[in-house]
Amino acid sequence: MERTCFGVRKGAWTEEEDILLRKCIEKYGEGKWHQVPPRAGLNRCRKSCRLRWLNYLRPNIKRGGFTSDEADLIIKLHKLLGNRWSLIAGRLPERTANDVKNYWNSQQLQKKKKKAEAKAGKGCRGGDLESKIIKPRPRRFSKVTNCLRGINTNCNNNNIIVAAAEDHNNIQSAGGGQISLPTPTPTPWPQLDGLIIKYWWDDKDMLISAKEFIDNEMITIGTTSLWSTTDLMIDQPRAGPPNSDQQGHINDFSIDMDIWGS
DNA sequence: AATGTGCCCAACCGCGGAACC
DNA sequence: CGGTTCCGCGGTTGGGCACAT
Repeated sequence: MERTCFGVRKGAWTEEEDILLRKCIEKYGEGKWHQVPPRAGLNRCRKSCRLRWLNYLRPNIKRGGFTSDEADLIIKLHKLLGNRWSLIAGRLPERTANDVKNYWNSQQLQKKKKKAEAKAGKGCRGGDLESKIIKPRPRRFSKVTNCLRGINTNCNNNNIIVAAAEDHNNIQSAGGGQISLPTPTPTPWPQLDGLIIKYWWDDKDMLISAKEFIDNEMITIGTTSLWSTTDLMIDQPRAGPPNSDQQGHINDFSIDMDIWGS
């Protein structure tokens, strides 16, 4: 299974390699992955080293099967975040994105099989249009984002919010600020290549489940939150136009989702 | 015991974005 | 400001193990 490409080893890691990598990370810390192979004396590319550390060698990685609680959380988070495995894994202590992804894929495979079997049993109806949910994609913030720099902002945990509710006009930040969501698209949903396009904010079930999820499990305003400020945040009204109004309502928000569907 | 099948999971690959020059 | 490098992510692949035949 061992392979080499231009002198760089590929394939399964040996115990000796693990030891070298672990020692290197312990000595120099995580990051600067391009420096890791020479420092550790490993004949591996930086990507391979990084992956090995993140998915296997890193301390406090929980191995073995997922509990039902974890599985539930994954399902809920996936409904909200889509295939953002790193974000999902961030909410599951001691689990890696790769683990979550593998778990999800295997579950989906099993579901598909069961569905196919059920369909084969009942007989295929055929001709149904497949629904395609367009889910938001998280957006990363650069270091120049005001909220991260602390310039003209009051960003703190009290301002954390999730923009999801049944009523588009009834969304408020924890600080009382008003938030505007995209105007609901008119029904019937548009079609593209025979697929019905559903926007996530049009999907009442999704919004309700998102709201329940937020109400019941996800958000703790003020103290510890499963959401971090870098994942989800509201920029407080900035000094002056164009994004603030007289009442201090929030009408410009940064959120870790590109809800406008890029 | 040998072979086939399915599943799990570690690892690779390609891409996009941020950082740097 | 454009090009290059680096990092991190999601999708995919394939080896290996367990179980069935």
